[in-house]
Amino acid sequence: VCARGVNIAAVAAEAGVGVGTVSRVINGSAKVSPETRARVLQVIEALGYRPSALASALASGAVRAVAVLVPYLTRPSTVARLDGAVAVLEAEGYDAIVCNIKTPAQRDRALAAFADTHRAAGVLVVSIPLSAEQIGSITSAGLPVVSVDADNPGCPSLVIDNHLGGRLATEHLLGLGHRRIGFIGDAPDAQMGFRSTSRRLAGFRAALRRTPGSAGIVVTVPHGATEAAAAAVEMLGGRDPPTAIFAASDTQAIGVLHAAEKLALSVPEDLSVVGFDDIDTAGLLGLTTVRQPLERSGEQGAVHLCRRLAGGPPGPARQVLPLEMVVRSSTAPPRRSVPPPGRSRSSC
Amino acid sequence: VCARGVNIAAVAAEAGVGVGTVSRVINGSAKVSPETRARVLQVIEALGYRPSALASALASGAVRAVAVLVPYLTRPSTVARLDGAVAVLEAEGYDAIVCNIKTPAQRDRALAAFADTHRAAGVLVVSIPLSAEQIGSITSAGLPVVSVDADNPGCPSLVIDNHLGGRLATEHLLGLGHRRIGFIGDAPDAQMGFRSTSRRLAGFRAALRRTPGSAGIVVTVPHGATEAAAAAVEMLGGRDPPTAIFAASDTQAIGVLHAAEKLALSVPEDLSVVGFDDIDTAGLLGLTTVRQPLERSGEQGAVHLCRRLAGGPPGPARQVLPLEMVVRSSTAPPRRSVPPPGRSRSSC
DNA sequence: ATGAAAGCGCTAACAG
DNA sequence: CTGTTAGCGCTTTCAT
Repeated sequence: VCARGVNIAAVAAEAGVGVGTVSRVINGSAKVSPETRARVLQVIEALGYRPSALASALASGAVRAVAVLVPYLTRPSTVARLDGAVAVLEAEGYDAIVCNIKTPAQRDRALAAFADTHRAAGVLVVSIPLSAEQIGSITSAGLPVVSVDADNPGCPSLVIDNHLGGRLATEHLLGLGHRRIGFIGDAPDAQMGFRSTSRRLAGFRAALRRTPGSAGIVVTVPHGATEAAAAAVEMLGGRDPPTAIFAASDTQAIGVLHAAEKLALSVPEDLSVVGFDDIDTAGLLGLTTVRQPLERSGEQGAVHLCRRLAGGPPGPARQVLPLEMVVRSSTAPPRRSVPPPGRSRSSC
Repeated sequence: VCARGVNIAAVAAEAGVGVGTVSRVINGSAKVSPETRARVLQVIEALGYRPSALASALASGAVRAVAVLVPYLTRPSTVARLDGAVAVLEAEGYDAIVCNIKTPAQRDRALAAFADTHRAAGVLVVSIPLSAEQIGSITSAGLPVVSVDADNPGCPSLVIDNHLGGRLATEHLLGLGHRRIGFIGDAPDAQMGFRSTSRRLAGFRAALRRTPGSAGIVVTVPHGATEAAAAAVEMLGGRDPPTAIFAASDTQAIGVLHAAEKLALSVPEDLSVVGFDDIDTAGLLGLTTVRQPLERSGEQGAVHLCRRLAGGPPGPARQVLPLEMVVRSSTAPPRRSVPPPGRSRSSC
């Protein structure tokens, strides 16, 4: 069955009806008699006819595609979000045009590319900070925008409370009795302006501030397990090293775990480690972490966008997704320290 | 600057020229006088005009989008390939429509969706086995197809020699002196028909067959580090356990590494582990593995497809990408065994 | 070099 | 219910 050159006119002619009727059959318009519909359907089948999504989109002004902008496609957290978004978009009948954004130039190009070119009906922004002007450049072209994991002005945003997350992790460690705690996070990046690390760090500091006698050691490095491992080695090799390290992402926490192994420090006995995200491998490694709903954030963002595309109500401008402290086996009370309040503990 | 309602006609009118001329300017047609071009360009700028990719595609019959079909989007190897493909497609000016294929139903739906609907100019199939009929359903609609990591009939395919890969890993282990070697790979899947594991297993067996006194213990489980870890625990807990395990993917090797840790077996002293792929974390973990060019396979596949889309020559129907044994710290001679030929070794 | 006009394949409004 | 017709916004001959 070859469908080359088979268009709606050919179907109409073959079925002995008008193109309008064929169009109605395709789009499930109710105003078609059952028998006509049956005949048209049969001809469509016989000719192997497939409507051109392009022509349909042009004529109706409704493109069934959505642009998904993600930073650093290969990061586990990004992939999880993308996975969720793509699944929903597929279910809703939208093509997902994914753009991997690694530089401001790519970001700006993508933004410009989708404003007004009729390639996508809407834009889902994942983890990319954008200014009101940038969002505006899209929305003013008539495309709805929804942001996930970024608190962007001018569009609905699904976010988490990073400050709270930083506090949760730190309080868990403080609760176990740790008083010298390291923080390893992403180096502030002037390029794209990611802000998650700094907020988690603020939460970390806030928690320490409330706990007399506690101290933090902060290091920020470029993202990556290897980089984090190097930072941890340095931190743990210094004098008066921390008894616990909070890493701003699981990827970095994995680096810390690896550093500990290299230094022959056992986790959690000699060093407690807390991560952030709860990516798949965190469970396998027994990593204690602050879980955020990664896949679900992508799903929800896509759902939100689809709803707007379908002409639904705007929905909440800002939605905060829940965080959950997941305690596994990478954290424990420090070897020698004040026992955690509420538990008795003999000295060793 | 709002571009709503600004179409090529508006630009033409404002510039006092015909739409044809504007079109020529946009597409860089040489047949436009410099001054006319300048004026048109200026009006375009002033009006904030952006050509509709949709209309352009419909009129010219050339869509600037490519469908990328990937299985299990979240797997590291898939993501690496996707990353490479998306980068090339972006550079070549194509939108990447990514479809995550997890079931035969999704696969078939995607295949049908892109055949003839004018949504994509071509299809890049990543790691998905397809029949000649399935490939044909796309190509007969006029869309070129290129496969990556799948030896699909009827379209150019970029593959690796999985049998060789299995042999390389096994021979490395045999060379170190191992004689009882475990194999942990994906359970044969009737659903999608992936074949990599079985070929690697065949290579494994071939290598053992050639080595008198060697024996293999084969287990296949559903894909995943956790599943592989469980399989490894069982395998190592049995009587006469292997001194080395070859996992059919790094993800599974990581599971084995974890199992070893749980069982208090040190790697590589008590157990050698070899993986396959060389994903990012393999390096961090010091995993010995068979490296295949993941990102590059995606790149090359996209390049190949773009070339065909640009009307270039068909290129080779089948291209075998190189494999490389990457020896790190997860493999060593077994504790008690015949010393590897060629090296002398005192007993311990 | 440039304007005019005929589509690309479909949708939607309008008669009947 | 259904045929007809006018576009959607752009590309592309074909004259000029």
